[in-house]
Parts: sequence; C-alpha cells; structure tokens
Amino acid sequence: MPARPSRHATILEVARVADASKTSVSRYFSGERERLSPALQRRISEAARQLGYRPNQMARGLKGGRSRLLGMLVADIRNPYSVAVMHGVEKACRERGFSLLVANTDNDPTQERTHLALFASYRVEGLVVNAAGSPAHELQDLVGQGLPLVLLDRWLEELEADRVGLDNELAVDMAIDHLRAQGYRQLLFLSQPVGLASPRQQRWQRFEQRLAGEPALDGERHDPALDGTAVSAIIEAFLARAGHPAAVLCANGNVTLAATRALQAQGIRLGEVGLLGIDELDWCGLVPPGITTLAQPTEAIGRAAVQQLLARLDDSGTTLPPRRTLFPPTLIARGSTRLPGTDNDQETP
Amino acid sequence: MPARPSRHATILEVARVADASKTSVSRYFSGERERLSPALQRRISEAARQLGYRPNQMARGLKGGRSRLLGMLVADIRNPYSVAVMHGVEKACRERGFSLLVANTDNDPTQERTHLALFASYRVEGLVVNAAGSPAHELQDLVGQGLPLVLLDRWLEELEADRVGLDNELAVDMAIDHLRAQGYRQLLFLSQPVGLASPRQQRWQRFEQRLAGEPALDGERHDPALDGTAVSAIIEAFLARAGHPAAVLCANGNVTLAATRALQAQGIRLGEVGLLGIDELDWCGLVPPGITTLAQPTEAIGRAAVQQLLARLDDSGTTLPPRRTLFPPTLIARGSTRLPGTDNDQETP
DNA sequence: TTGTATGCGTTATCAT
DNA sequence: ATGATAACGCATACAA
Repeated sequence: MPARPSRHATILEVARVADASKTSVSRYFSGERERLSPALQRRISEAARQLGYRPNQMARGLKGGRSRLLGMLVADIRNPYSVAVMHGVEKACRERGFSLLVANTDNDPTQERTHLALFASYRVEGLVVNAAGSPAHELQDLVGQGLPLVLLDRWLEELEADRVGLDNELAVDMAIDHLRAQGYRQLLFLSQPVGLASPRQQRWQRFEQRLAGEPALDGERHDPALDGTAVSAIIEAFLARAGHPAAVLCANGNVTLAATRALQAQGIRLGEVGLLGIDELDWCGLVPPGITTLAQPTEAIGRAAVQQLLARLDDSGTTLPPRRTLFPPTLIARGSTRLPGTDNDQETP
Repeated sequence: MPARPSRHATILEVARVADASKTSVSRYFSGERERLSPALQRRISEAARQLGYRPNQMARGLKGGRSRLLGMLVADIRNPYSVAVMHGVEKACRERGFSLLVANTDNDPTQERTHLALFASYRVEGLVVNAAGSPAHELQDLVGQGLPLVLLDRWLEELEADRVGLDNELAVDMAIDHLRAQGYRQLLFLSQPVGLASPRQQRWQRFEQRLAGEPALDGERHDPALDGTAVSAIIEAFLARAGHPAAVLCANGNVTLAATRALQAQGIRLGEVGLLGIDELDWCGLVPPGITTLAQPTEAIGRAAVQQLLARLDDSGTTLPPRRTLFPPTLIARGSTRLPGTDNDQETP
C-alpha cells in the first residue's frame, strides 16, 4: 500500500504503475483505446483504477484550448421559466459532453459584466445568454472574438447573434384569438415594465397592432412595477371604465401572479373577468376555476440553444448569418377564460 | 494595429507590450500590485487593457491547484426549494471569489456519479451536495481525499461530513403545535415516498413520536407516490374514518401541491379540513383562503453551506469534527388552518 | 503499436 | 523592485 493518500494521481504516475508511457495513458483516456494493444489497455485500466486517476480538465483545457465548458447567463434564476429552460440546457450539455457554468445576474448589468469576464477567464467554448439588459458592448466583443453565443428569450437589437425563444407575436395572437372566441370584448394588457427587455417589447407592440386591426375588440395596456398596489389600481380603473365582457392578458408569469392577487383582493370571480397568462406555472390549475395559460416549450428552447451553439462550434470558420429559432406556445384553456353561462367544451382545470 | 484579432492575449504578450517580465504581469494580476513601481503598474495596466487580457483560470488552476471552482449537486433543479437554496449558494460563492459549477441529477444516482466524477476532473475545491440517494461510497472517497464537502438538506448517515439544512424535528413540532392550537384533532401526515431521503425520514418519524405523546391528538401517516390518484384516495379514506376537526400536514411543497389538488377535486373547503405545508411557495397565498406554510430560510441555508465549505478549506489540516447547522422554519399562518366559526387573529392571506 | 520531446499560460522559487 | 526559469498535467507532432 502506498503511504500517501495524496490529492490527485497524474498521468505520469499511472504510466509508471502500468509500465507504459504518458502518451499511451493519454491515448487511453482520449478515446483512442483502439490504438493500444489489449494487454496495455488492461494494464492502464488497472493502474488508473488502483490510483483513482481522473484526467485533469484544467490541464486538458490548457493544452488543447478545449475547456468543454459552456456558460449560461440567467437574468433571474428564481423565475421558474428560466429554471425550466436551464434544465433543458443542462441536459443537452451533458448529452454532448459539456459541462455548464451557470451565473445568475439578478437583472443587474454590473453582475452581468462580472460574470461575462469570469466565463471568459474559464475559456468557456460557448455562451447562452439570457441578458439582463444593456451591455451589448461586451457581448459584441466576445462574438467578435469568435465565441459562439446564443441569445435566449431576451435579445439586443444591436447584437448580431443567434436567437432562440418564444414566438412572441404568435403568442399574443393566440391569446387574443382565444379571448375573442370566448366572448371577451374589452382587453387589458398587463406587462412588467417594458424597458429594454425584447420579449416584453414584442408582446406589448403586438397587442397594440392586433387591437388596431380588430374593430370588435377594445383595449388598453399598462406596464406597472409589480411591487406596489399599482396592478390592483389599474385593474380596478379598467373594469370601471370598460364595458363587459372584459379580460386581462398577462404578459408573463410574474404578472399573472400579481393580477391573480389583485382580482382576488377585489373579490372578482375569474372567468367573469377573463384572465389569460403567458407562461404556465405549477399552480395555474389550482386557483379556481383554473387559470388559462400559454405554455412555453421550455425544455425544447433550452436544447435548441445548445444545439445552435454547438453547430456554430462545429463549423467555426464558415460565417453563417445569425439564425433565429422561434417556438410556438401551447394554449392550456381553463376556467378563467370561460364566461359564466357559456358552455364551451374546454379542457377542465 | 496588430493584424490578428486572435483568441486570447497571454501574459507573455502583455509583458512584451508593457516592456516588463511575465513575473511582473503575473504579480499585477495576483493582488501584489503594491510590490510594483507606479510606472510599471501603469504600463501593465495599459497594455492589458489594450490587448483585452484576462488571466486564464485554466492555467492558474493547473499551476497552483486553485481552480476557484465550487461544485453543487442538486437532486431536482425544478424544485423551487432547491433553486432558492442555490441562489444563496451562488451569491455566497461570488462574494468569496468562487464560481459555481451546478449539476442536476434528476434524482438519478447514476447521474450523480457521473457528475461527481466531472467535478473531480475540474478540481473543484469544495462540494455542496443535495444528494439523490445512495452513493455514499464515492462521496466518502472524495472526503477521504480531503475535499471539503457539505451535505445539504439530505444526508447519508454513513457519511461523516458537515451538514446544513432545516431543523426537521422543530418543523414538525411547530406544525403540530399550530394545528393543535387551531383546534384540529385528527391529523393526516402526507409525505412523498420516504425511502432514503433523510428529511422525509426525520419528518416522518417525528410525526409519529409527537403523536404518541399527545393523547389529545389522533392521526395517521402515508407516503404515496404523487403521480397517480393515491393522494386523493388516501385523503378521502382518512376523512371518512376520522372524526373532526381534521387536518392534513404536507411534508414538502410537492405534497402540498398534490393535496391541494385532491382537496379541491373533492370540493372540500380549506380550513374546514385543515392544510399545512412545509415549504413556502409563490402561490400558497393565492389559493383561497390561503395555505398555511412553514417557510425555510433558503437563502441562509445556501450561504451557510458555502461558509462551512470555505471554513474547511481555510483550516485544512486541523480535522474538526463534522458540524451540523440547522435552521428553524418560519410559520406563515393563513386561512387553511382556520376553522370556520373560529376567530383567531391570523395573518391574512 | 508505442515512445520522446515540446509547449499550453500561469505561478513559485530563486536570483539580482 | 524586478526578472529568469522551472514546474503544473496533459496532448500532440514526430520518431521508431
């Protein structure tokens, strides 16, 4: 028994024990086992097992420039949507032999910059970015250096990069069509502050576009901060002003949460005032009579991001134009968009 | 202007441009700027800026053995509890100059092993483990090699390591005390399959202990799989059998979700049958009349894990005995544990 | 099929 | 205060 239970065995030690050269051991662990004689393979295998040898990725990365690391920047990790997508990203990474370095920015551009620098220092081979906001500049630099980068959900107009996310126009169309078909005529579009977040902008604008083209529908839109009582006030004013039947269209999960709270606080029965939210959440079926949502294919979005990244990685050199991959949402109809007295055959909550 | 917009500037290039030696540049970026003359500092700073130089962590890790990487193994990343803790872990990491490598195991011991190997290959300096299940063996090895490791929430009895998590006994005590004080006398304890998950075991056992000591209370416990209709059946049978007032105690967030569904499906008003869940979730205030929960201090738990890890890292050598850090939950009382007709002054939903 | 020699970017040791 | 040089663990061109 060797005395030292030291830190980590190296390729050299394995070579010595196996009575082979560093090269052979290296080959053994680099998918070139076929080139070694069965006898040597066995010796190396045994030596490695005995020593608990694991190739050092740091050294590997240093030599070949291949860190086998992908980075993911998440704007808000406590958002279930982000986590769901991340789950897809991570699975796809694993399947392709990559590991995922995750950083949460809490929607803070400063942290975004910090983490970007960090990723760079670990020589990640690709980046999935769900950006907080502005720093198209540093991202631009990275892309300029040839780092594959895909923008997830949120994108910056100035930045020429691949994009993956929801088809926001389609989502708003589906929402409006559904509400219309269910008999609602007055629509309130509620968003978090639009600011620079592209999905918010797109949904916001599409709502206006569509309403302009639908004489049968009437509506308004607001983008309050969600922390105060603003949502409640807006809904109350809207309902006082609007004719019936009226409905609220929530631009994302956070808004759905806030709007549900507000409607409940006002003692309003869902359905009587319609409620439809973009983003499906665990509890949407639980609040009576169930909240209608547009679910995003989060897993698929995550996988697509990785796939796009690795595609770029493979044929680096050829400069394909930026590609955008948009996914359609799925309507999950529940009681919150069923007018009392109506008898549409909807999926039950 | 140099022609090549190549990949990454190295310390050597910076040294050349700054007309200095590699050593000086290294010192500049390793927190030893004081030892350099102001003039040299300026030259290096300028050269680095101009070249967009970033120290290569891979090379750093290779040389000094300091990867500045922490690994976190998560059993189920889609569980909001896990994410909340992870948020704390990540923040604490960042504050201490570490990066976090996250791996989700989806409760699969095989993936757990794979990811553990992976972490080892990246020479993470510490591990936060929210284990799927069994492989105390590989974890034991890592600990034996001197790798700081803290068990989060779930722990393996066989493994001598630091532990951080909720005080499960206290949680069950608080739950029972609250239900009792609210007038409930028949208790149904509902858990996910207990199996090897230590928190489930502890809560499960504590419930039985406590009930044995309380003649005024009566109860039973079950740990069905959550995917079928089992929960509904169990609740129905329990209510048929039990006298009133009866309450359901949910061992975690997933169970709370399932139980709420079941109670709703049976048209039971919450409160009339009590409902209390361990784990606070976004929507618990939304389902009328609000679901009472025991909230875990997730952020604090995450931070504590990192702190414990770094403490070990600092005084490696001294072999302190394993330490366990337990946090108390916070009761958030809502309508689901208020019997109709009662008039307790509870926090409103 | 197997081995030798060199270099990846950095820090540590030892000079000056 | 600054620099030269040797590792760190591995992959790879080249040689045998």
